[in-house]
Amino acid sequence: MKSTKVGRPRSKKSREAILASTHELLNEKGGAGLTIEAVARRAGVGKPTIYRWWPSLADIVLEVLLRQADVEIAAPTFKTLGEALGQFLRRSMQSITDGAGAHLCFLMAHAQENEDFRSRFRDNFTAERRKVLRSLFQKAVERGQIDVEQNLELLVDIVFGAMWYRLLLGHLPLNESFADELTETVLRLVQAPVGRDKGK
Amino acid sequence: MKSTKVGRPRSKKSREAILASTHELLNEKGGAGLTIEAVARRAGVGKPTIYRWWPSLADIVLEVLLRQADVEIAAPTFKTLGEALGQFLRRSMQSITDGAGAHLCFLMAHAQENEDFRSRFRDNFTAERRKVLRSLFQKAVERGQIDVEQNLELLVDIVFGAMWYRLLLGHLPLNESFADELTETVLRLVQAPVGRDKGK
DNA sequence: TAAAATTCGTTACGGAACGTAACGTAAATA
DNA sequence: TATTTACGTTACGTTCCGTAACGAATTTTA
Repeated sequence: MKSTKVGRPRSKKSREAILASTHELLNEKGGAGLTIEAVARRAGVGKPTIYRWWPSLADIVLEVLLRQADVEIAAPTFKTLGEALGQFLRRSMQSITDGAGAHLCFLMAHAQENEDFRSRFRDNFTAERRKVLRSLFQKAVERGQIDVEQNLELLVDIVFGAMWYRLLLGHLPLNESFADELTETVLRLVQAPVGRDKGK
Repeated sequence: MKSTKVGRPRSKKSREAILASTHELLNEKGGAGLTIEAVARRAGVGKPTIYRWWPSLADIVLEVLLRQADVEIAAPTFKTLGEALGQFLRRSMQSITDGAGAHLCFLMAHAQENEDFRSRFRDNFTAERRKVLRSLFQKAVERGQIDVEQNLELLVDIVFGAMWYRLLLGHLPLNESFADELTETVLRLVQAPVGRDKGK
């Protein structure tokens, strides 16, 4: 079923060149030097072509991130919550230190400066990531491995929050031992009984 | 002991006008519209005067934040960890929803775009905040209210991480019930026994 | 009182990046 | 072949940056 549209088709080749150039520039010079004009130059593409495909620079970076994330994410096979969570966090740390960290920082920064983009970032990236982690906890609940009364949304906030906080602030490294400590701590948390009384 | 410097003294009045204008603009138009030129215009001040006092716009916002934070913070009087933590978090949420949220988002965004500023932000703000929370946990350890084996740094990351994550992403509100839930969850965590075996 | 030093606000500048418009060319359909 | 649409290039006006140059203002020193 061929498209019935007339006129010159939009160049997938240019599109790919833009994404590749964005990825390269971000890795080489970091987020500070990344601009639309620099991307256009390296990709050998006109600025209007860029704006035809994406509404902002951050949206390009978001697509770059989504592509490489799709490859790596895929919810881990589930045996124990500890195993699944540990694997999930170690993989996350790995992809961050392998380069995705710069992408993430850039995106979160621009989400603060552009309300519309923040929504897209939430809907297309963080919401998906949250879904994966939440389903991990959910399965643990169904199998009776953790208490039903847990506030899963808060658990997800705690796990991703600790990661993002370290990433954005850079006061401590995001390495494997952080993944392990965080896993261990969350396990301890979910296995503690939920207090019914709002105990002082 | 008077200063022995010759020449016209630097204008404290201009300095205050700059800080006040920055605060106003941030509250009125948000971080997106905040620029050096806009601050200079409103404050009735030349740009060179601004650069004489601060190295960047973010540093002005940081000082604005530090001023109003000094008033509010002061470690809460300590009875129970639950009380202290609850009070600390409720106050933090309050000041965020009262306006400091915009400042914080602006600062974290610019910390991603300016490596030097990120260090100053860490040293002058987040490190101080971390110190307060850490000392809260530390006192609880000393009084035997929580297990000595807890990783306090990680606890601090978890608490501030969850707050920052919600603030920056905006997927859920930073209200009093969030403060209470977070308090309750952390309490449950620190009162659970630390597993000595790396139990799968 | 005069001289020197320093900051003040104003104006102006060169540069970078933004987002868009205009153009002739290229590549598809009708 | 005519039409339609996207292409890359060039160019434009705008905004903001960070700094320089200036005369006026305000202080200490001589």
